[in-house]
Amino acid sequence: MAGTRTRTTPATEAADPYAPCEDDCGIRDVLDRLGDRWSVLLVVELAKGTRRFRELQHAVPGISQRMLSVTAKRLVRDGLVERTVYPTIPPRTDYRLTATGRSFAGAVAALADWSRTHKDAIAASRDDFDTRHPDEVR
Amino acid sequence: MAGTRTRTTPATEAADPYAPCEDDCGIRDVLDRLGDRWSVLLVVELAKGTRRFRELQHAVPGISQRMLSVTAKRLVRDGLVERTVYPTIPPRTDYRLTATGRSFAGAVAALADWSRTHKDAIAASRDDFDTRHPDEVR
DNA sequence: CTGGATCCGCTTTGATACTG
DNA sequence: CAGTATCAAAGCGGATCCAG
Repeated sequence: MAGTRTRTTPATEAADPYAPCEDDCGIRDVLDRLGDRWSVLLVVELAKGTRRFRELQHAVPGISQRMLSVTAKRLVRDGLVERTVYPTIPPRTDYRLTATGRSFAGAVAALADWSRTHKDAIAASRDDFDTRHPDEVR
Repeated sequence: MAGTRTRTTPATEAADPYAPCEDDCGIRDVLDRLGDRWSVLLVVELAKGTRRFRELQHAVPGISQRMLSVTAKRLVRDGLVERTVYPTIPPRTDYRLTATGRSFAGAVAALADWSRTHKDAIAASRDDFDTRHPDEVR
């Protein structure tokens, strides 16, 4: 399927200039985690310290109980978050980053930094684009 | 709406102790823009050099013509990619990263690096989790 | 308090066909 | 070659109810 190498273009390039390692270099793995709406936000919040279910829900405005539950579970499965349940009454559950999770938080922080640095430029570019292409659907 | 309970809820939750800066520290901006399935892959590919429409489609296995078109246009709008059209026959269009785009590619590279370093650990964690929770739906 | 189970709508994505 | 237009499918995410 994807292995179809139909190189119809003779091109002047000698060796394969494309596909050096694996096309995506494994980025897909992170993307699947970054792709969803809440994973990163949760990790960022947990990077500040251990949190309980309720606390997380408050710290991440807009997240529903369901998505918090689902997302947290997924992070636990991936080994980024550790869950500790205290069989008390009422129940209490603590969430905290694992070593891998903290590592990930660091990597994400760099991206967040990039975001803050370029958000204005992006907004400007968009605005400019929209001004010159008012007929676009969008 | 919150059911009118026996105890009038203190509607105003007071300022929660959490919520440090802005909740997400601006990560939402990047995520909303590049959190989709293809943007990052396209940027990574373009980081290797200028590419034509066809070349991109080949370089990113699985992407449909439509998504390539849509994603590329969005990147152009955000100022991360530059598009050059040659009104020849047959037509030819070159895509290349802008300065901002290259900057972003750099940030992503760091994340990709993280991914490669921890992908095994994540896979192991998942496998382990699934083994101990075979009853889960997933 | 901490979630799991359901129902359901919206957005994203994919397949296909058509145009310049 | 380089897209655009349309339609249908899939997945994500929200609201709600219920259980431990």
